[in-house]
Amino acid sequence: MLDLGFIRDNKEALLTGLKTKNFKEEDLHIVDKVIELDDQRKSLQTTLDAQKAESNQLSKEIGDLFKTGKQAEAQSLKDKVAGLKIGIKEGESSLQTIKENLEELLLALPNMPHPSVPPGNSEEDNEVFKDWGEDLPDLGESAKPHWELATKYNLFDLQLGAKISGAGFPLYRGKGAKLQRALINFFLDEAEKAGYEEIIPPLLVNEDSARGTGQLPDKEGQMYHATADDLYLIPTAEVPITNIHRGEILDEAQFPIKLCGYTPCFRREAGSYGAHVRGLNRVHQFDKIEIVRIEHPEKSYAALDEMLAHVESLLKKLELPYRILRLCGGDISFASALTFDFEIYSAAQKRWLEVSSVSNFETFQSNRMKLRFKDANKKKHLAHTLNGSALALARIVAGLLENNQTEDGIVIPKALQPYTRFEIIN
RNA sequence: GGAGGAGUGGCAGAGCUGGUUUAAUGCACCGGUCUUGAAAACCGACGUACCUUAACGGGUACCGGGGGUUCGAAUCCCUCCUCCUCCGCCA
Repeated sequence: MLDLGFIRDNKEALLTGLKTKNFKEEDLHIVDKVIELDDQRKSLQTTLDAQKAESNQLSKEIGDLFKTGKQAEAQSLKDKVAGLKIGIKEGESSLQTIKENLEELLLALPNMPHPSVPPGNSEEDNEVFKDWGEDLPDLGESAKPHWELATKYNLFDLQLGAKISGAGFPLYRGKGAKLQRALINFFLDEAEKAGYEEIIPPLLVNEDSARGTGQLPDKEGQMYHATADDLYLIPTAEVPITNIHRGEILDEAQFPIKLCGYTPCFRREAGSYGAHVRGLNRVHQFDKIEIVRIEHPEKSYAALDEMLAHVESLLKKLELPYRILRLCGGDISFASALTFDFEIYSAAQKRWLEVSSVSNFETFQSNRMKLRFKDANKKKHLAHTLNGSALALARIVAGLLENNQTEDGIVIPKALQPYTRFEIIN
């Protein structure tokens, strides 16, 4: 959620930013409407406060009159206050309505994109920020996609998952399961080395948390909802971990806050079916290690660079061909100011698979969460929040299986062998 | 799931038979006096949000959340949430 003060002070820049983000032309008037409603709110508040001040004053006098036994005078004042109260009640009711409308409009405005975000409408327009410098691996026509390799080596079973739950819920087994566990431990250890505190968060979150990071109301249909208890299955560890500090006023000295956590992630992925979603390419449940940072506004972009370097180091250690994209205005998420995606090359499918998304949300999430900090002068400011996948497992597994297939079996990268405790899957 | 108890400012903790509470008091934190320096002692300041003001300041709301009674609610009523104790169930 954008800050009202910011909107008032930067209206033109915001309108330009919203256009970059492909915000609907016909909805741009929301910005003016927000300012208008805020004006109404202020003016009504002023009137209302004055009325309440008078009512409070009279009530005190009534108390004094009762004590001194002047019943008749007290009664006449009581009537006067009763009249005042009618107006106050009406005023409070309209103020409430204005505030609700204002809040609704503010929630409808996406974050303003960083100046470096390229214009564009779709993923086609994303900027290749760092390309894979070498030749892409060519495994020839005999290369098998990961779902065929899985069957050959008995690594995971989608049909069994479908029998137990439904399509898109993979069941891993044998060395496939061990590979998952090895990757989780590897990623967590690497995050720890980079200074992130490990968190095991709840996997179901309440409405406040989902709103705090921006999943509600924008992406309601994408989360599984346990309606009996009104809890949401997390689509990413970003939600519970970022919300750890919701509603807090931090001390500046607490920065940087660096957290990481492994969780399964649940996504309904409603409506996405087709040729590109086979195997592990797109599933309803997958495992992910997430890194989250809460930062001083002046240091958040340096933090973003660090996070990119961290994710890049993981892919290097796994010896996977990768590239980094800077997402264009049309592809960047509602809440993000700047996002870099990491993609690995799947040599058997001959396509790039997204395995990480690293974003700076600036104050967008923290304003929703009222996550602030005090500076040296004890002034309060909104903090910046960032997060990134480091990394998302299902597609990493797909890439590893495909790229490392040989006639003898699937070779495990050296960095991962201490974790799998086997060097080859055959 | 059942019964009972409790949620007050960073922490502890009064108030809870409604009106000198503009929330006592202690601790912590901050500023000052004293001191070579520190401690102690003493003095002062010390919550959040919003409105208003050029500023000093003034005002409104907030005692877990929401609603109600009343001229007036931390205090009474309803409801929800959370925590504690006991019972039941359970990995």
